[in-house]
Amino acid sequence: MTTIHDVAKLAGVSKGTVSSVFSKKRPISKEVTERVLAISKELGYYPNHVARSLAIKKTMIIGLRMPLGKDSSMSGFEIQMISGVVKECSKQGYRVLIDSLPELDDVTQFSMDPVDGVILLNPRKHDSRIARYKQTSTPLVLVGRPDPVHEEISYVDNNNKELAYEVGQYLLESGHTSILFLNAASDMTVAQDRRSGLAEAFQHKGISLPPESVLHYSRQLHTNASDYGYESIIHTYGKLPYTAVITDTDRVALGVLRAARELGLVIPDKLAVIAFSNDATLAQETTPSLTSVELSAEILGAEAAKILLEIMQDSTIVHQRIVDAKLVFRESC
Amino acid sequence: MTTIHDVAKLAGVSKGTVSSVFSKKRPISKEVTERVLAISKELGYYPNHVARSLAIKKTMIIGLRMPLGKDSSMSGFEIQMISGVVKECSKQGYRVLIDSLPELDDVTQFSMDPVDGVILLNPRKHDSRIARYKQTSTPLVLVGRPDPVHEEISYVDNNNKELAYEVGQYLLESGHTSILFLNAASDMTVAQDRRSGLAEAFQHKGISLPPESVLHYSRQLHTNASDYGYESIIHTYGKLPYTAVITDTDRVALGVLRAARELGLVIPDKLAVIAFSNDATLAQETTPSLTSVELSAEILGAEAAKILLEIMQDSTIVHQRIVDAKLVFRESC
DNA sequence: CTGAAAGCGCTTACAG
DNA sequence: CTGAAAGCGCTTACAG
Repeated sequence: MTTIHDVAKLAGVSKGTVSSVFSKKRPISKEVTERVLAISKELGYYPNHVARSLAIKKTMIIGLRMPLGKDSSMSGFEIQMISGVVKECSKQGYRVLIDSLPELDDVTQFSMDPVDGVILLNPRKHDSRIARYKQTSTPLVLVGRPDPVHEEISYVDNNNKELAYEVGQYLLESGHTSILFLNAASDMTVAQDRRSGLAEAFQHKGISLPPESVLHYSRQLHTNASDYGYESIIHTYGKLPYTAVITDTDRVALGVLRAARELGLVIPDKLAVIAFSNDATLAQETTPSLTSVELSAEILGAEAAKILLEIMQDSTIVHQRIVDAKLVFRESC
Repeated sequence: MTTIHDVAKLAGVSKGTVSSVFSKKRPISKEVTERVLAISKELGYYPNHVARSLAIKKTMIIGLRMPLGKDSSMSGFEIQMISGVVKECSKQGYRVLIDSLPELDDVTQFSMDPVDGVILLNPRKHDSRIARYKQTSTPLVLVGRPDPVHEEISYVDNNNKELAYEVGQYLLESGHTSILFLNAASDMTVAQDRRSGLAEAFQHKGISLPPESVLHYSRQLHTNASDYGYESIIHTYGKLPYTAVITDTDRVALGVLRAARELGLVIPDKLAVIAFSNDATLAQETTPSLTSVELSAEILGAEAAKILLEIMQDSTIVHQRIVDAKLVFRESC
């Protein structure tokens, strides 16, 4: 590999001079610049990003931490998130390091990554990673509410509890008294938030939310989101008295629609469907089109990136931003 | 920031010893190991990945180069690709650096990235980046056919031409004589390949493919893939005599279905629809479900990653892999 | 099992 | 405008 040293020697100048030709941090005479550039081209020299990073303590890379488990897939939400993060970072000249390696318990394996800041997905309860980043004063933004919430931790999240409350209230007002909620995996804070929002809507009506009417997605049980929706309906219809279904994502709703077609259930007459949507276009393209809460993982990702880039400029900044999603009425209810 | 030096001093050992405790590359006595670990924890020391990379000339990161233009979005294909690449890399202990910064013409801005190899998307004709990577002997895999094809360049691609031929032949055999092809953007090699495959199918029948029956997606004209499909039908129906539509992606097909519903066109009786699908589940969830070519950007991404990781072990390896997609018949034709 | 020292390829204050 | 030298935080052959 050609290094700055090779170029300097051949051009008859110092390494500092070659460095300056590339970084433009101090003026170099036109004549020398041209000679250096010519020789660099001849030798195929390109500055080494790693060495440069070590010297200036900056990488212009931001890390996106989203552990993935040995053979599990990315969810639609995660994919959309990435899209939002990448788009925003790219706009500001940063690149994104996607770190989906599984969590290690061996502290010895943790290292200070080649990044100037990190976005952390799906924080868990008392997440030890948060403390670690704080300890090394790595700029940090969470996607999802930290638990417990801490004043000094920046994060972005949807107003999940309010949304679930709103959806529940709407259905209850419309005369539905039994509702099936196909919720996210039970260990996610978003699942807790939505459940409690829905429960509150019931409480407000003086009823309590029956435990059996809230199902949770599980990677063991369901092959994909759509099947989760399909099978849940097939298995429960007739056994549970619901007349409305709330689904965790629009993919889940697709499965519900499929099951409804098979069972001959007319939507929305026999079954109302409302989805928490994470896909900008999918909900309006189904037949019937879906009434849905328009979340946007992409916006969440872009917001997280914006905040992180701000924090990297001024480490005293803290933003806890709730991205409001809205309920959009379409044909399915 | 705490460094290896601080830990060494406080623990009363050499930097080499601390290094070995973390890297486990040479045995360190239990007593010393524990002391070093304790002090590391106390000081909040984590090894610096950048410094380590410089010393060992390895980063365990692979680069994904997919320029994005200042404010343009990622396509479904790109997003799926990322998913495949990330999944495979993560399986093998690598992380992924997504570099979507726009191409610079200033050579001075190019640098040897902190990666052990790179995957390059959408190679252009006579792509200068390919030469650059070869010159620095960076392991490289393309997604998409290089132009011109070079024996030493590894790449993965779908059998696009054959697929288009097959689709065209099927439709022609079924009695359709006029077909609308909603193709990808015109500067993509995939668009060229498919067009030529379709043209060949026509030729085989003794007809020639009318230029006006092939449309191209354009970011200026269409807000998204679905609208591309919708508007194309609305604008051309009745003016062009087609009885079948081939769409570039399933999102485009969604728009076609929407337009067909509006125009009261029964599918497949009045209009047959076949999609080049890049979404594993979407095509079977529409109403009617889509007959489609099951590409998979995700598989392409995963294959590219697999090949790259092989090349990184043995730089003499070259793989030019065509991932066969298959035509799956459903209700839309 | 452990240490001292050179080296990885850059940058940058200092001096001229 | 340019050079010599120290430094960024690690690793690793060599020696013991």
